Formats: sequence, C-alpha cells, structure tokens
Amino acid sequence: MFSLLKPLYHPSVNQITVQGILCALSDPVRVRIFSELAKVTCSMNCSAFLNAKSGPLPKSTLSQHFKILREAGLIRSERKGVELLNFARCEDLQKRFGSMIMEILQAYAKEDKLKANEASATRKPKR
Amino acid sequence: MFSLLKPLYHPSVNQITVQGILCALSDPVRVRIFSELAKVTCSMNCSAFLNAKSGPLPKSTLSQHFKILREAGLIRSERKGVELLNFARCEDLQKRFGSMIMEILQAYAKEDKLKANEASATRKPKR
DNA sequence: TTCTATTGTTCCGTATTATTGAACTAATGG
DNA sequence: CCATTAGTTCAATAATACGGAACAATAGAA
Repeated sequence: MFSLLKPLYHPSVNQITVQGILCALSDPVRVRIFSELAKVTCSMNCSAFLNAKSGPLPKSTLSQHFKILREAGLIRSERKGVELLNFARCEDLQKRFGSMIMEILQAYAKEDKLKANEASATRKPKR
Repeated sequence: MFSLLKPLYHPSVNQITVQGILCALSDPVRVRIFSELAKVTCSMNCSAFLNAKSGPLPKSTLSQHFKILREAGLIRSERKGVELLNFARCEDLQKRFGSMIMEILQAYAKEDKLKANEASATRKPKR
C-alpha cells in the first residue's frame, strides 16, 4: 500500500548550505544525534534518543531536531512501517564539503575529552 | 589615562567552544565580517560594515555581531581611542581547531562562487 | 576649557524562533 | 476493529534577535 504520509523532504547535494549545516550542528542535542549516526553504518530511529544521558527529551522536541538535521542535509530518513530510520549522509557531505564535517565532529569529540579530563582532575586532585 | 570603559571580554584558547564557533559562523553577517578579518593581517573597526553590499546595517546590530564574534573567541578587539580595532584570532584558532575554521570559510567561499555561477548562467543562458 | 563630531554600547519595545505538552495521524499486530 | 507504537502538528509560552533612540567615552577644534 502507498504511504499516506507526506514525503520527507531531503535537499539534494547542491542544495545543502554551509549555514544550514553549521546552524544544525551548533545545538548539543543535534550534535549528539548526528555523531551517533555518523559513527555507525546502521540507522537509528528517532526515539532512540528519548532517554538521553542529559535527561529525557520530549518526542516533539526530538522530532523537530531530526527535521532540522534532515532539512539541513545531514541525515536521510526512511519510513519503515511506523518508524523512521535515520542515516548520516556521509558520502554526500564529503562530496560537498570534503573533511569539514568530520573536523567539526572531531573538534566536538576532543572538547568532550578535555572536559572529562578537567572533571576527573577536579574529583581526584594531585593524581 | 586609564580607560573608563569596562574591559572587553575575550575567552582564553581553552575556553573557546565548538558550539560557540559554529553558532557565530552560522550567521551570514558574522561570516562576512570574520572572513574579511581573516583574509587580511590588518584590523578593521566595527563601522567598516555599516554600509554592506546587502543593505546598510544599524550599528546596534553590528555591535551585537562583533560582541558575539569576540565572545566566541573568533576575533580580538582592542580599543584605539574612540574606535575598536578587530583582528581574527587565527593562531589561537588554529592551535585549538586545526584547519576546521579555514575549511568552514572555504566552504562558504565555494558556495558563494557556485551561487555566482548559477546567477550568471541564468542571466546569460546558452553561454 | 567647552563644544562638536565620531564610535560604539545600552536600553527597550517588537518580531522571530525554540520548546514542549496535548491532541492527532499512520502503521502494525492481536 | 482495537490497542499499541512512532512521529507529527498545534498552540501556548519562553527565549532570542533586531534595530531605533538615548547614552557614554574619546579626540579634536574653537
């Protein structure tokens, strides 16, 4: 049976904008989502982030975040029954932006590591 | 004579965050400002952008944009008499983020070039 | 000094955007 | 059908951005 839901909008490679990418990746929740998707080959549905480490997020909020990521061109979403499968558009992004996206993710990862170190140094000083 | 104005806040290298950088660079006005500053060694005062190509900008708006760039760690501002001299913090940024910032600027530049080509193709089709 | 022009900041009302609970739509399985 | 599940849409509220007007600080002229 044909889907009665309206199709999901995905920009073509050339429609992706730097501004859209940076705006999407300047939000911590979206960065976590995209990092997860970029790190694995497989997909992930939206509700996978309902119970995040930093507190649970309402699903209407998550829905918005996924939409922003999708319309920025960072992820591709496919309907699978009642749920959405989400993939990072790694190849498209590399074609369009070279290593920029990966550098951004690495910068975030490095920053997280720095913060973790500072935190542990505070907890156990002099060691 | 000592300045009566409150000192300008500048984050140290380690206080600069990826999120702050991306947020600052997801605005077209700030990208133009920062690109200009990054491209030249010299400085530039805030009013240099009062009459931009894309329409004049109020100075209260520009003041905000410069503040955001400064507090994100992208630029350094020094008081020189009544005006501010602004510099891109290229070395600090490279130390902290490697080539990420430059890749972002290049992506914007490439995008501008693409748009310019499309526009000229529309104006003079078949040539 | 006092006046004036220049540069940038602050204040504040308005406009835009983000968040999220509640109601809703589709698909799946009994 | 009915219940369940996954996401979306709507609407009220909160947070943020924009920009004009008033202000503050400096430099230079009178």
